[in-house]
Amino acid sequence: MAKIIVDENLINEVLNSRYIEAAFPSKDKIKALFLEGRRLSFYLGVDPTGPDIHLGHTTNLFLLKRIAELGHKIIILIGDFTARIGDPTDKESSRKALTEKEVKENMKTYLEQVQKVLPKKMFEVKHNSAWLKKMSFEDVIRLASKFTVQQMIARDMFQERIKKEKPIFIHEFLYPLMQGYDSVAMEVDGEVGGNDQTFNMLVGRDLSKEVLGKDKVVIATKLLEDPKTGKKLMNKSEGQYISLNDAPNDLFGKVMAMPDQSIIPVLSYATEVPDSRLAEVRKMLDGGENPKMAKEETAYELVKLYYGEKEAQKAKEGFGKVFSEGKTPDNIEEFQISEEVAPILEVLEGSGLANSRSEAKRLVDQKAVTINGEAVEDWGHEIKKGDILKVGSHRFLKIV
RNA sequence: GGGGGUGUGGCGGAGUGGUCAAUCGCACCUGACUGUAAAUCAGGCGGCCGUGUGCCUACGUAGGUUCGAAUCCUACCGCCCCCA
Repeated sequence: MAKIIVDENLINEVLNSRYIEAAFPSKDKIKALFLEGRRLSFYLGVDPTGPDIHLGHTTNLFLLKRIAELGHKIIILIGDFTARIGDPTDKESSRKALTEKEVKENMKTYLEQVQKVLPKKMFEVKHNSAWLKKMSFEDVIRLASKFTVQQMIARDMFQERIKKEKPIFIHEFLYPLMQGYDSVAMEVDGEVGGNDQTFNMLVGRDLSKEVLGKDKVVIATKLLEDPKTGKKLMNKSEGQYISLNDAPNDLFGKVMAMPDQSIIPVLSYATEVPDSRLAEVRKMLDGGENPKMAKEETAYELVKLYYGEKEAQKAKEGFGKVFSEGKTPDNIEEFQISEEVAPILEVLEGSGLANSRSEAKRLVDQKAVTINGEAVEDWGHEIKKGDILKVGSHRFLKIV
């Protein structure tokens, strides 16, 4: 078993890391806990509501990694039960509940993705269905009796909904209770989660105190937000996010496509570049340097982190080729046609580049479709094997 | 239980008998511009047909009135507010 590190400097380093937004009850109290020299357990809950872990999740993973390096135990809790209910956090309308099957499918790739940041031996996995599924109605009532409706509706987003006369369902009140009960069931010493989870995490803290007499600590991490608009950069329910599963080129491209001002948050909270380097980049941007280079560095870092240096280099070169020089990338997706030639509209629709025939026609009309660099002028155009099809600025398809 | 509202495209939100595939905003797509962007400007944004005063499907669900319904009526379903 790993040795518990009680070196005050190292502990301070973890607690003062840039990933942390807030700590409860306080950083000092948490520090004291670390200094006790006991092997503590910290957990991160992830709800498998989609197939991907995105950049917003990794802030937590980076922090957990550091806690693990101090010798403590990390639990990744898969919210296979809670995912089926739907967390109301930050939503103006309630999230759709998932079926058991959907949850299972989403779970599959989750751990693989977690391991890209947190080495396998550093954490163990639990599923909250293990205890939540077994609870009786009586158990649930008892749990519910520990909190008041006022406590629940005090949350911002519930207030929003009340103001807008939008429904709040009872099961949405139950969500924080379930999540809170996870802390009790696992008897953990601490929880790490995004700042938007603070309320839920604190419910767990109250429950731990009441049921176990244990003072569970909570560390809330920074969220990836656009500093200008305050909007979340990763939005799973809207399908806009950068996944750890994105291919190197996509990963690189998606970072490059982000608004300039959001690059510092991403570099800060979604990578492990040293603070000193971060400060340098910040300074350069303030000095009026082209943000493109900061973006490139960020994109490069991310690809390097998940696919290694070689892929990062390749992605960078590919990007430069396609966008700066307007050339065709090296490895593009292929689309098979059965004859030697095929109508362009069929290929567009069949490959998914267009969602319908009408959309395909529109794209042609808008001069968005190019074959080997030549704009397609009419709907009846045929494409042959070996041709390179391009739609918009960056979607390519090789016909085979 | 009673009363009053409300249900529209991915979201927000207009429209209260024809001119509505449905104003507008967001999101999204395309083009121009550029440093990859963002911002800005222009266009698009249900489906189908080489395209027209075109056809089909759609304004919670099911019926009805009407030459004609997102709009009126009836029932049902959901949600919100007030009273009890």
